[in-house]
Amino acid sequence: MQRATPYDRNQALKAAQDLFWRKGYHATSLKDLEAALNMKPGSIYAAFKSKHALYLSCLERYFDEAVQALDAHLEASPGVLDALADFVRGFGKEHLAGETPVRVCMLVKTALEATEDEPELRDRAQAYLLNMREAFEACFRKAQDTGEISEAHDPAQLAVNLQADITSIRIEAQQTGGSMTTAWLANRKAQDVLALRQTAQ
Amino acid sequence: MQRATPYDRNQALKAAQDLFWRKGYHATSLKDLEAALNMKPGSIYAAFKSKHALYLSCLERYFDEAVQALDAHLEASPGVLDALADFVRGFGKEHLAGETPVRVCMLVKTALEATEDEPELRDRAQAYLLNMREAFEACFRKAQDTGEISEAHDPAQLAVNLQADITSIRIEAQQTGGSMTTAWLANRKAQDVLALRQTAQ
DNA sequence: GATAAATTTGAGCAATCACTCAAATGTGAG
DNA sequence: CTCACATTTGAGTGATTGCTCAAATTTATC
Repeated sequence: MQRATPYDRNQALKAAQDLFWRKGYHATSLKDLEAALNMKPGSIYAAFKSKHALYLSCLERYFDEAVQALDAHLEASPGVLDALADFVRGFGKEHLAGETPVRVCMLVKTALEATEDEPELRDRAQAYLLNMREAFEACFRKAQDTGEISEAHDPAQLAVNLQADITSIRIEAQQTGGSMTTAWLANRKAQDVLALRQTAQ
Repeated sequence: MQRATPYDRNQALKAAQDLFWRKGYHATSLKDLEAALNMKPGSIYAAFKSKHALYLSCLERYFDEAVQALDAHLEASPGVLDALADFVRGFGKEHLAGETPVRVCMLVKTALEATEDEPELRDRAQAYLLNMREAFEACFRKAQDTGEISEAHDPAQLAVNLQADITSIRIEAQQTGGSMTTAWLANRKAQDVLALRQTAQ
């Protein structure tokens, strides 16, 4: 009885996510989504319920990917600080053909665009951002446990600062398309992270 | 013959600016503008030509105010670095009743929201942002002339960094409504500015 | 092949969008 | 007051919005 799903849900979500990410919630029309997903309105509503719900699904997907990206960096480097610095520097990379260009975090864009008219979008985006912040905080706490940074630092505040820096790098990157300036800014902020390392106490 | 303008153009622009700033370009409908400006559609179009043109006028007004705010800080402090640090700290202030809350810069919001569909909005916002950046650059250059900071620094890069820091503070401020965390972040970034001061050479 | 259930289709819905314009209103000059 | 003109009005424009649903299509099971 069960019929195999004929559309690739993950691929459709990815296309929708990219479109929403680029154009924002309001500027993306269902016509745009129909074209991007190659689905007719009826199918979209059967699969995703509404434009609003589809956006939320895309946000969740985006968040999951963001967490994965951070984890990948943490596993790739032996030290936490090195991993974070490398993570930061990555947002300053020049945009190469074929790659997804560095853009402003979709969670930030959502939190800025969604006002009192769409409180759910704003709240969800802010909740995800808080999750990311807590992940950063955990990193700094771990760096304290391993002795990489001093106990005098407040991991929560370091996390706030790191998240702020990453956001501003990505804004610069998006507006210039990844310029020399962006790379310099990312490098500077990465060095701020590395500067936390205490010298063998 | 000339009839006195019965609506206050500046006041109408201010109301429109505030509305656009809060809701963004796409989410603001003409109905919203009619209510905020207390004008009927015909009057709005006679006075401002179109929603698009009105938005551009608001952007210009916003930019002028931003320049004035920076100048005011520069005149209030004897040293350039003190003025800039104070300027930065100002964005971390808690939101008090009756005051306009600290929000993300309208130029940044515009540059992020406007995509390839409204290139003029994006380009104008980016041009204004570049103007602001050059104003910061001039500040650092002046600080070099007065000997406040070392000649080894690149004023252009310092300006990029300062603009990035202010942007991230304002994002944090908007999302939390001006919290203790925001104040801490603003203070940290302000100290980064003051740390540029060279010790009497 | 026949049947039934799952899925897709796309014309078309009411509502809203940015916007127009002929008529009403207000104003200063004579 | 009367006239001439600048300004405001708001019902109404065609286009587009997010969305619905009866009909057509596709698939799995027998």
